[in-house]
Amino acid sequence: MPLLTQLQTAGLRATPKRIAIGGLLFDGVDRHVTADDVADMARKAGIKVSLATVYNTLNQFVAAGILKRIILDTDRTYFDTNVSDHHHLFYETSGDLLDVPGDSLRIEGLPAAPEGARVRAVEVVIRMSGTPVSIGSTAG
Amino acid sequence: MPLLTQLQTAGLRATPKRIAIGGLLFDGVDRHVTADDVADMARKAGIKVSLATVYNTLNQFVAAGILKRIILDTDRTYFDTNVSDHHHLFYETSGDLLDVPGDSLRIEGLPAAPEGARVRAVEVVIRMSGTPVSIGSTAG
DNA sequence: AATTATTTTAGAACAATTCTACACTGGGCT
DNA sequence: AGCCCAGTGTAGAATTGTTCTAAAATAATT
Ligand SMILES: [Mn+2]
Ligand SMILES: [Mn+2]
Ligand SMILES: [Zn+2]
Ligand SMILES: [Zn+2]
Repeated sequence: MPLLTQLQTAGLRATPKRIAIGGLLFDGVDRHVTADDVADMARKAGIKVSLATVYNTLNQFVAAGILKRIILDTDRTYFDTNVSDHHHLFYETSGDLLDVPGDSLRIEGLPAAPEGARVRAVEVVIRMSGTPVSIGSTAG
Repeated sequence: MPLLTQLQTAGLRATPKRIAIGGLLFDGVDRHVTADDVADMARKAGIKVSLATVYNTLNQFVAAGILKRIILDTDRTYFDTNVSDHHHLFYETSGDLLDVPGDSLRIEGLPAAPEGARVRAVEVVIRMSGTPVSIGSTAG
C-alpha cells in the first residue's frame, strides 16, 4: 500500500515531513531504526527536519499502525517498519536487530489469559553475543 | 544458597548495605523490582541507603549473577530475583510482571546461531492488557 | 595508630524523549 | 488574490531514570 494511502487511512495529512520521513522508511525493505538513525538518514538525504519532528512523526506512525515500537534496550527505542507479528534476533554489542519471521517459530504451552485480560502480543527476543554477519571478513 | 555465600562466591564483600538490600530481595519469594521499589522497601524497613547505593548494589548483584535485569519498558528497568531461564507475562497498564516457568513454554524452530555468534538468552514476553488478578473485586 | 583500600553518598551530569509555546503552512472560503 | 485557521514544524526547555564524580565514611591491613 502506498504511503499516501496509509497516511490518509490513518487520518494523517500527507505533509512534506511525513512524506519525506515515510519515504526514507517505507521503501520495501524491512528496517529497524532509532529516532537518531532517522535524523541521520534525513540529514544525509538533504531533508531538513528537527529531531522533535522526527519523534513526533515516528510516534504518529506507531499510533497509525504503520510502524512498530520495539523495546530491547533501556536507552534506545527501535522502530520497526515490519508491523507483522514476528520476532527478533538482537546482537547486544552492535545493536543490530534482525527479523525472525513470526511463523518460523512455534511457541507451545502459552498460558491462557485470565479473565479481564487479553494477550496483546507475544514477543520473542533472541539475545546474541558476537557479530551478526562476519563484518570485516576477507571478502571485502 | 545463603546470601553471604553468594556474595563471597561473587567476590563481593559482605557489607552492611549489600546485606540489607540482599535481605530485602532474597527472601525465597521471586520478585520483580525497580530501583525505586528497592529504595522504598528499604525506607519502609528502616534501612537508610542512598539511591546511588541502591543502583550500585543492584548492578553489582547483576554482575555477580544473583539478579537478572529485565527490559520491557523504556523508562523503567526491572530486576528479577529469579535468575533461572524463564519468561514473563507483562501487564502494560499496571506494570505488573509475572513469571512463566522456562519449561512451561516450548519454542520450536529457533534459527541456528551463525558462526562467530552465540545465543545468550531466549526471552519471551507476553504483553497483556487488562489487570493481572481481579484487583478491587468484591472479596477484599 | 597510621595507612590503604573499599564503600557509601550527595549532588551534578547525562541522554533519550517529551513538552511548551511560538512560528509557519497550506488548503478552504470569499 | 487575500484572509482564516486548524494543523504542522521547530527550538529550546523540561523531564526523568540512570550514571558519574569526588569527597566523606568505614573497614581492612600493617
Ligand atoms: Mn529516557
Ligand atoms: Mn532514561
Ligand atoms: Zn522486526
Ligand atoms: Zn521473572
